[in-house]
Amino acid sequence: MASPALQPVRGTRDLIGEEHRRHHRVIDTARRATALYGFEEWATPVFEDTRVFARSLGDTSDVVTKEMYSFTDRGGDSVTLRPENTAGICRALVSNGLTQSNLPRKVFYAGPMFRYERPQKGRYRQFHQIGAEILGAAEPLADAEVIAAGWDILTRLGISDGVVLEINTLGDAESRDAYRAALVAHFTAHRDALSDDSRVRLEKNPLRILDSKDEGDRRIVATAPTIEPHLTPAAAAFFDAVLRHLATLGVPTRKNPRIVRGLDYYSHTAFEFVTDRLGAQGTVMAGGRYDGLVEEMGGPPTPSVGWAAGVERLAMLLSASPAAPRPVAVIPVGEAQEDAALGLVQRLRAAGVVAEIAYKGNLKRRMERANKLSARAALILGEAEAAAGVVQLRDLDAGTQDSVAIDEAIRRLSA
RNA sequence: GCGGCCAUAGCUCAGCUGGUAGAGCGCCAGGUUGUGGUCUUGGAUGUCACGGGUUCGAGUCCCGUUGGUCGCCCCA
Repeated sequence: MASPALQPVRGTRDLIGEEHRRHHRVIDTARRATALYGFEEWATPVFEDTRVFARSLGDTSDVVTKEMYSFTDRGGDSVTLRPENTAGICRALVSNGLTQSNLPRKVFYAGPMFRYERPQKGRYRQFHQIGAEILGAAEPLADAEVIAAGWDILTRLGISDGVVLEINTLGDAESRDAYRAALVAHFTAHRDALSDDSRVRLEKNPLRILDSKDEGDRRIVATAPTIEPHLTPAAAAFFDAVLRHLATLGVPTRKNPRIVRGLDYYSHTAFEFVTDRLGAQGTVMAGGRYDGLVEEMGGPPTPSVGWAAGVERLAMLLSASPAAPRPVAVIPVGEAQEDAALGLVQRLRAAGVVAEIAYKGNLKRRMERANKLSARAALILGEAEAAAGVVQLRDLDAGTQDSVAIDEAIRRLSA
């Protein structure tokens, strides 16, 4: 190497081979599962007007205040690499004039997100999320259905038994304001015993204290009021309905009054699918109801609910890594047979068989190549075979070999 | 943004209290000029992350930087 090798930018990584196959398995499974629930896939831009995020996520959230990749483009506009996709989906709903008809809309997405954070296990600066949103549905049936779709994906991925759904309600605006006041009163009374972090939270976002990992904080949290007595009758009924529907759908739930979401746009249902298998990054899929977000984007009131999941985290939970397909290797003996071999390899592909032709070397070289590709079979085509209209069909696992007609070889391999 | 640990061949790692680098795997070639995977023989490969310091001498000790990793914060 003449000059120092270039590294991927901190917090980014290349997805190659097995790693990419795991990601693909997660996304593909999610895509298929959500399609069964009627979700259609959207792709919104990877960067947006900075205001799309600043407005929606909340001015005090860490994501907005210190984790966004924002820059001024050559035209002088402030744009931001999306840190999440819900805001972009809502913006797209409004931009495309879809707020007036055909609601609710069920949207699935998958793609890279960007946050300037210190990388650690299951957390990268460029990471990937899948997500599902139901836009324009105020009914608890919608909450239950998106959550069920998420649970379905975890089940299809074979990782649902290590994951639990923790669920809570943040109530409507009235409930939330009342609860917030009660919490502030409680924590203010214990202000001196709170951690430094939590004293800051008390000013910025008191609900977050419920989430604190500090031991001293946890003692104070243990005696903190819960939201239930502060829920309006309507909000309480809503939560009950969501829980009932989830039970009907067979999604196991665990009520956790300490679940709060980090982004400001949530109300009513808040949930996290968590696991203890990923160290500090236990949340694998999370979301909730965001009834005011579309309005923030300049649309009409459009109650909505959804979730996002980290592809890296789901991929890490996969027990078996998906195997690469095993090709059939077509091997010409000598350059004179290369064109005949090329024709044969293309016929195999047309028949739906994964096929490769070894490019160079003598028979031994090309057989070694076939082995490296972990080919399941080799088709050896030499001068003698060409003259007879046959091919040597070698089973590379069994080590057995037959001389068969070309059509017969293709038939056997595509079976 | 804060803290712990780590950085030696393509990969996984060894290298004692400082004396100028090794293994396994992989790679290349031969044993076998129409047969891989097994076996066997031989071979190549390192600015010991980078920069500075201490020392007669640094992979080894010290400082800084970069990167990785785990945790805090935050979040998927």
